[in-house]
Amino acid sequence: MAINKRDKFEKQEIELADFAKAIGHPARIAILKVLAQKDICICREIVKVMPLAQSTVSQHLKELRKAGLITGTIDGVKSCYCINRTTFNKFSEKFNQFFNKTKTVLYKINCC
Amino acid sequence: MAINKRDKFEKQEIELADFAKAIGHPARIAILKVLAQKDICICREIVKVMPLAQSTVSQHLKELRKAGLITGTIDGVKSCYCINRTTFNKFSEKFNQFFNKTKTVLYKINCC
DNA sequence: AATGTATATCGTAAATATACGATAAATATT
DNA sequence: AATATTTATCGTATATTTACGATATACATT
Repeated sequence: MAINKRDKFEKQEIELADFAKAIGHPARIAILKVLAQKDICICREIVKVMPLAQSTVSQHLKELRKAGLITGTIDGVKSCYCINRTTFNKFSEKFNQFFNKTKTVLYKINCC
Repeated sequence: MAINKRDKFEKQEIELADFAKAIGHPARIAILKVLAQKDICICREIVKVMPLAQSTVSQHLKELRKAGLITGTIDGVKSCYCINRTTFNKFSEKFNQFFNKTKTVLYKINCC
């Protein structure tokens, strides 16, 4: 009954799944898009363009921060959030590797 | 509370988030790896190499099928599962686009 | 026909995620 | 100093996910 089997999987599988999970909610995709594409980084501005309560946005920001995808720095009363390029690049690379490896191997074997 | 705000987001955001969520569990990454890299496609074989009960594996297979990432065909008593190349390619492409777009725009602006 | 095998689904328990309002803390403005 | 603004966190309700065993169904084997 909902026992956690997390550590029965390979490190790479857990890592990839965790990253996928971090972006596995439309709000978090939307936040990343806002941070990248618009001239917005102050929390209040993010909240303004999001169809969610402030506390909920804060929670999603926390998730993204936990995954290392964004960094948050306090500037007076305001909080400034930015995409963490290093982590973002690292993980986009890992995803690419996973996709490419899967595609390459699939090209060889073919059972159904 | 826990009201569903899903339809307040853009279609592309929902689509991307759903795909991410589909691979947002180590078991599902592991299943995809098994299907791609090993000569395995029969459900029983997948269950054998997975640290989970048969019913749980079946549930994860259902999730992957729901996302369109795999197809399942019945062959006698056995069920054969395979990666759906079309969907897999389509989504790996969408992910790439998202990552690349984000990176490109990030290259231009820089606030923190 | 009886028994075994494979697998999806049901029921259910527990854990986690999602969402909100209220509040606290810290800074900014009047 | 009093008030307003910004934001993280707490408490909480509800929804969803994860996991299992039991069971049902369908085919295979004896």
